Amino acid sequence: MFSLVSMSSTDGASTPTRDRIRDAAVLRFARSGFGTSVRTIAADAGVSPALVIHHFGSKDALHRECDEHVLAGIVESKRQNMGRATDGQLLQVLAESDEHAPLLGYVMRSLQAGGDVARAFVQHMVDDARVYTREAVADGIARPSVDEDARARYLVLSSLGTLSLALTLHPPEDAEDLGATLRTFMAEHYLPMIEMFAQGFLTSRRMLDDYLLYLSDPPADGEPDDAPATETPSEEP
Amino acid sequence: MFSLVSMSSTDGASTPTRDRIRDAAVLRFARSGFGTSVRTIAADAGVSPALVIHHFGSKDALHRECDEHVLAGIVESKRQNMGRATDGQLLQVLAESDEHAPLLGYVMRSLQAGGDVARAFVQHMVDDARVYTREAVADGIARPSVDEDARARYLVLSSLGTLSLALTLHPPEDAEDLGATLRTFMAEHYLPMIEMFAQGFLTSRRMLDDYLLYLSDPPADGEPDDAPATETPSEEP
DNA sequence: CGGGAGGCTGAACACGTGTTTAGTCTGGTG
DNA sequence: CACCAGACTAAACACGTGTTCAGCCTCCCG
Repeated sequence: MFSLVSMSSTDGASTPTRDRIRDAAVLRFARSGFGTSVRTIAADAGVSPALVIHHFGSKDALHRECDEHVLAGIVESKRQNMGRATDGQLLQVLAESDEHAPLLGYVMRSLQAGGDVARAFVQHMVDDARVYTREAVADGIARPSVDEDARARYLVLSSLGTLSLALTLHPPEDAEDLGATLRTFMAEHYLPMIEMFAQGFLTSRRMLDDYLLYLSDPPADGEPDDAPATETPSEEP
Repeated sequence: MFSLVSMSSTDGASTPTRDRIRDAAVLRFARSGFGTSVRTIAADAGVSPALVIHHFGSKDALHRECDEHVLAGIVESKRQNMGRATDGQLLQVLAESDEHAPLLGYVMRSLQAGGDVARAFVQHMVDDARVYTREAVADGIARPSVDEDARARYLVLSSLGTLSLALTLHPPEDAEDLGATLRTFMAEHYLPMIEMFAQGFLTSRRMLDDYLLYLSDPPADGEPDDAPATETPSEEP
């Protein structure tokens, strides 16, 4: 009646074949997206399509279980590499690892598709970013922010969003080698990124101060046309 | 033999019904993504599925024609609003316009799906950003960059990527009202964004200078482990 | 040894898709 | 008027999908 070993999260005990199917699914989903057919996954695992459904109940259930498995793997990786790298470098480290690269690929797919893994992964990185920025500020390396939480969110969203969009616009010919892909991306964008981090974009704080002033004042939401920035010179969307 | 009025780009003369189908398709694609079925689009246009194929040949051809139409619309919008807004504000202006909002929605979908419209749209914005940043630098408003082109690319990719990812993670309940969606996004991210623009993140230029030095030196690609940033405190991926 | 539970499969089913086909209607031209 | 090109449709087709069904084979327990 009751399963003695409550293996993973939802249900589904761990069987060699079952695990093989799940692993094949994670790999396939990462490589070809979540539109991949059950038949393809079954072929990858060397198994009949019916067996996939037999073990997981449905394709959606398989998808969910892949999500959980990948998320658990990410958490585990973070624990393993704790201290070795700080967040940003985390991606590099994971991408180079043969074991964990597929997980990262899966996460990148999820970032494009949305859903719980994506949100959870981003939340993890935001939490980490909060810690790291706090330390950096305390060490005098980073400037303090008016809203540290918002900044942590923005930093993560901006980094991952830039990467995701760049990958979508120019998909690497070898999607397997995430490490190489990341290096290519960095080769093109590291300079402007670090430039922005080191010296910003504007020469004066005026726009920032104006906005802070605007925030402290009653924004008076009666008028529809009360945009805070009228003379912005640049491209924040 | 020859069509006297070479209407649009590829072929396909302009017929009321044809245009209605195309417009319905653009709207549907923007609202529900490119996986939408021909039958749905046909229903939206009040027409039989067969007629859609009769006019466009195939769903892919319809998709391509929507791409061209949207891109032309964007260019036209930019021409209309020339001077009214500078790039960043462009999105706001377009999103508020009842006529052009669907086009923007379509573009956002394309940014997630990749493809030519996405690349073309980004390229347009990059070209604009180059001009605007150049002016801003000349006016002493913006700091100069070591690589202005790379910075323009990064600024656009970063802005659009952040927006796209934010929308993917937290889809607005009313996807129709792009203006409200954009305002919500800005309300959350404008502060950290402008903070970054105004004062950067780091307190010193050291990491930047180190990287510039690293760039000028022979990078010596024999060694696999030659990451430029070893003691970075933060979250560039 | 007997037998049943469960991993596993090939074939089929139900359904949604893009597309085709045959045919109807209608407006303009000889 | 005759007629024909073209807009338009209902029905069907071919196909890929997720899923189910009936049955096989094997291992384990009584």
